[in-house]
Amino acid sequence: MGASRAGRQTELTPGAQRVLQAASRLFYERGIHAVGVDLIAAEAGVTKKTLYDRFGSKEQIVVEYLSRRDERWKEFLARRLDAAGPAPRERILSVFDAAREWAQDRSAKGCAMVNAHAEISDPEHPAHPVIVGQKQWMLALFEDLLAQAGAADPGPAARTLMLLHEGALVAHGLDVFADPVAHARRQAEAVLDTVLGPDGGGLR
Amino acid sequence: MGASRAGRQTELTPGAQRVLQAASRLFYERGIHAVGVDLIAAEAGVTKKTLYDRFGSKEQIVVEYLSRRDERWKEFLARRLDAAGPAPRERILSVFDAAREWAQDRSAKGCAMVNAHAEISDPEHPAHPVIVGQKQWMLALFEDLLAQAGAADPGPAARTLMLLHEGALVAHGLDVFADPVAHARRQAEAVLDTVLGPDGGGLR
DNA sequence: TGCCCACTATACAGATCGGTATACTCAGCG
DNA sequence: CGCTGAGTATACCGATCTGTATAGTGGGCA
Repeated sequence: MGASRAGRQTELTPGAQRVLQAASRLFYERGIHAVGVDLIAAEAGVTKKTLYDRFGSKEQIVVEYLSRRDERWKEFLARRLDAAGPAPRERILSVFDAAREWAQDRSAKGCAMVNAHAEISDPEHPAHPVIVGQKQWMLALFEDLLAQAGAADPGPAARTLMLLHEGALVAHGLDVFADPVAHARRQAEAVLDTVLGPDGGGLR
Repeated sequence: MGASRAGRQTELTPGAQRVLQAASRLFYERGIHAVGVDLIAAEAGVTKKTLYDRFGSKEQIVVEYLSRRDERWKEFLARRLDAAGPAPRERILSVFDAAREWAQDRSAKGCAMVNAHAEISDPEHPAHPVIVGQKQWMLALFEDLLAQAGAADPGPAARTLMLLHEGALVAHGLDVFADPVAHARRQAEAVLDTVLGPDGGGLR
């Protein structure tokens, strides 16, 4: 049910949209605990009454923030995978291309899920499955893509791609060296060369 | 100058040591912003007066927490590097062995520096150089070790080892799959095979 | 003996936290 | 006209935040 790509955004009242937009920016830039609901309401041009009428609690805003960010990343990635064409090797590398662009203009401070996990200790927190779920989804995606590329045992290679991907996001967030996601993509190529053969999956 | 491995810990009064110990545990397990000074003092069996007499501010406790953790990791790593012997290849791999043990019994929630960075937005925060400094130190360490192993161009390989290392810590903290640091070590071996040759650096 | 240091106990200040309450405006719509 | 949904403005709740103040205890040391 619903307008697929338009998403649930349109279900929100204008004020609620501004609340979520402001909260998402503030949570990512300053951290979840460092941002109070008064600031969110002020930045959204909304009173706390409206904020609580729409979301009920700060915790729920956090869940919406992470869920929607997860959703937007998956949609962004899906478009890039479509654009990459059918060649399995290129599809895998397009994940890193997508991550690079995403990191450059939406993730200057690293992965929002990893950062949120640093602040949410309680595994019972409703945001916890969203965070862990995205990482497991990414691992499963790498496994699927590798299997489609003809890898005999996609598990280990998928885990390697996972490490390169996560490591690159951290290095990008802390600005350890220039363009770490591009470096991760080059290493992913080497992994694919080993697993699939130098032209495996690509031109077969 | 001073008692090298004994560290600055002995310079602290008994109460101050307990404060720092309690704060370090709480900051790591629950996050920095989620922990107040009242809780720290209570857990340390100390009054807030003592806490402020010794440290002056919560911010300073945060700086001490990260600095000392950084210091302990470097000391731990130095001992593992010594124990690894002179063979450059084994020395590089011993970094991952050290990281594995460190992660298993002191970093169940991922890298403390990365987690702290998620909460500290201000680059002017006195803890910021400690965080970024450790990552740059690790990158420089990989470069040094690779150069000692005879790598012609240690830069790119060092960055790859960095991505594997950071990615493994994240995967470990989020429990994405089992024993990611061991997996990172195996991939590091493959990197060394490529850069140094299958027995390069090791037996020469 | 007398001093100093580390520490305890208690209370409080000023600000901010998440969350709630009352009362009002205003546009769209049947 | 009158209703409803969305939002505004303001005031308040109890709790907690960082940080400070006053007063007192007890051991080591010269």
